[in-house]
Amino acid sequence: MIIRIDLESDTPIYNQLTNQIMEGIATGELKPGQALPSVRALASDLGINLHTVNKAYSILKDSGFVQIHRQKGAVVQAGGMPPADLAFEERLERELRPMAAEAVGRGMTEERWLALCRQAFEQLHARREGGTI
Amino acid sequence: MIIRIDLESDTPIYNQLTNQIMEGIATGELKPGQALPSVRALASDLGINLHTVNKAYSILKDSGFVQIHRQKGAVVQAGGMPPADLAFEERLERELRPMAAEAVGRGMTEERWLALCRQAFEQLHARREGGTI
DNA sequence: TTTCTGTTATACTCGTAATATAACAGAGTT
DNA sequence: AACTCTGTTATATTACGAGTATAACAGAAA
Repeated sequence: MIIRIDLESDTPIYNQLTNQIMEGIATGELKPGQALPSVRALASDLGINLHTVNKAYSILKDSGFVQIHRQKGAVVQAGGMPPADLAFEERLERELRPMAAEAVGRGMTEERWLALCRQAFEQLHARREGGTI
Repeated sequence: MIIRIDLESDTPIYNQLTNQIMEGIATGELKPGQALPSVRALASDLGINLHTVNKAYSILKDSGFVQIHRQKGAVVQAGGMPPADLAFEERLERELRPMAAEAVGRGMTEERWLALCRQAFEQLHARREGGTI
């Protein structure tokens, strides 16, 4: 799996990392049980600091997307992804609201809005079967 | 229009402000041509600093949602909301992707995902006709 | 013992958020 | 002309988070 870090972006590096790894899990590029690179390896590979990678891994661990085996490293949660519970739906709702507001303000039609939402969802299902991390 | 600032939130105050004003415009609570409170008045009303409000207004101005009349204050853009152009759709897409990824990762169905997206959009249309700011 | 793993601690730089004053320029009112 | 409102600009300060840099620790495997 190819990970790209944009140092010019205003979204923090550790967020870019967690997002891309979550995407990898969602698309199936990262299989359950698969081991992620060690914090030191990935950090030196991306040219960033060990702690930045560690922060991303910790978030993924707290979110239930990976398990941490002390010496085997971080592995993708095998069997039992964290469910989309009420708390998650509420967070989703809270994040969607301002986006929808701006879309309405700009006169976007509901059809177009839903088309973009559907596209974002289906693109993850689409690109199944990938390479190695 | 009632504006609520959460000082505990991790989203900056000026972002909370711009979001809520955009929502007000989207719902129609804030009518085109309507004047917003002066930066000083709103700041003292919310118990925050003048510059924080000013930053929010500047973002709204740069986004094309309000016009600034030097002494009349900031007024909601009358006639000609900024269109949902390609740049906006790309930004929307970029923001939707990580949210969709987490939803897929958590096993949310596409139906549920779209239902939440539709709900976020329609809630803005729903609460039309409001009070004064 | 050596080497890998995550983990923890400390310290530093840098940029942004937020605040606090202060002053300026333009337009309206008195 | 004086006053008062508006946004705007400038400067300084505090606080916090992001990111980096070292260093060290504990457990497991070779």
